[in-house]
Amino acid sequence: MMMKKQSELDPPAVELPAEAEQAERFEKARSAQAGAVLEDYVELIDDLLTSGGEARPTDIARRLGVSHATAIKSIARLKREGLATSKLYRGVFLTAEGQALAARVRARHRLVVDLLIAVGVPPHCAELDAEGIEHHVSDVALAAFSRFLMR
Amino acid sequence: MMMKKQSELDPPAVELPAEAEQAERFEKARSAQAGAVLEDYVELIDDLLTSGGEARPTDIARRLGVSHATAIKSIARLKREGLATSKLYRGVFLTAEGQALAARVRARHRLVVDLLIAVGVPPHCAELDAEGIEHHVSDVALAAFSRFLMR
DNA sequence: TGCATAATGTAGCCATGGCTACAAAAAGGT
DNA sequence: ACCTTTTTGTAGCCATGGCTACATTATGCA
Repeated sequence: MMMKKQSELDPPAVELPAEAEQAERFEKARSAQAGAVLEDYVELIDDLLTSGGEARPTDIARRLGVSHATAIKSIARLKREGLATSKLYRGVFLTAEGQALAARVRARHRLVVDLLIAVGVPPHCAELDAEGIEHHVSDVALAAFSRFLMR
Repeated sequence: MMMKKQSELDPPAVELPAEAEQAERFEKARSAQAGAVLEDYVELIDDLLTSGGEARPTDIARRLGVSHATAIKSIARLKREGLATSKLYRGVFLTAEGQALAARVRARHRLVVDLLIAVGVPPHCAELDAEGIEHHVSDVALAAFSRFLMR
């Protein structure tokens, strides 16, 4: 045995979380991030279908602020993952699974925005920040948000 | 003029944000995400230096739950961006800029955790979720959090 | 009918952030 | 002093999600 780890040499002067627990936290955040793009697309497509009836790649790209090529690649991924369908030049549609995801994502989005506003964040800012935050809010936290808002 | 956009054909049945505004939101979330990894590394390195005195690539990798090769690549990026320094086999250190970033990140992290707890999220869950959320909380929202906690 | 234009799709490039596998250097124990 | 083990570093692969540039298909108008 050699090169003992620092943590075995002297007890830390400042409290740090256990190694494994901390790694778990970061892993969770990374996996949440991995699904974020899919969630954004699914939510937006559902919005477009609900509000206007059509979700075309170009519209999606404009709304997300990316090039149409990027949007098309991501839509291909949605199809691969069984969340959406599309035929050539016929727009994008959601599968049952995609619709279910969209519903969950939208509910979560609203809750996050409402909570931010409830604690004093200006509405416009709440909308801005929620876009990034929502993907990282667990069900347990969501339940707490809901309880807090009903108080 | 041909192939009119849907939005010009019929007024939407459901309210949707303006195109440009929505794109802006997503762009902001994406750029926040781009810096997230750097922030995590800087915060962790600062924690390790403060608590134990050493921030070695292997420790960093274990704490983040990634391979040491991944950690070393990210550390190289930190150096490229002027946030950290390191010499062969001598551990990692933060530049003044890196330390300033670490301080900001840590303060933000604490505020986010405290707010989550204040609205009823269980402490352990608050820690978990904060890891992903913190990178997307704007200064305006942080100020609101701070005000709320002092109520 | 035909043609210009918008929309769609394809190909190929780049950076990031994961990984494994291999190579080299430092540290400890004997 | 030597040998083993850890740590560190390098190389190369993959998927993602950006992009630009080019090709193709619909569409609407004249």
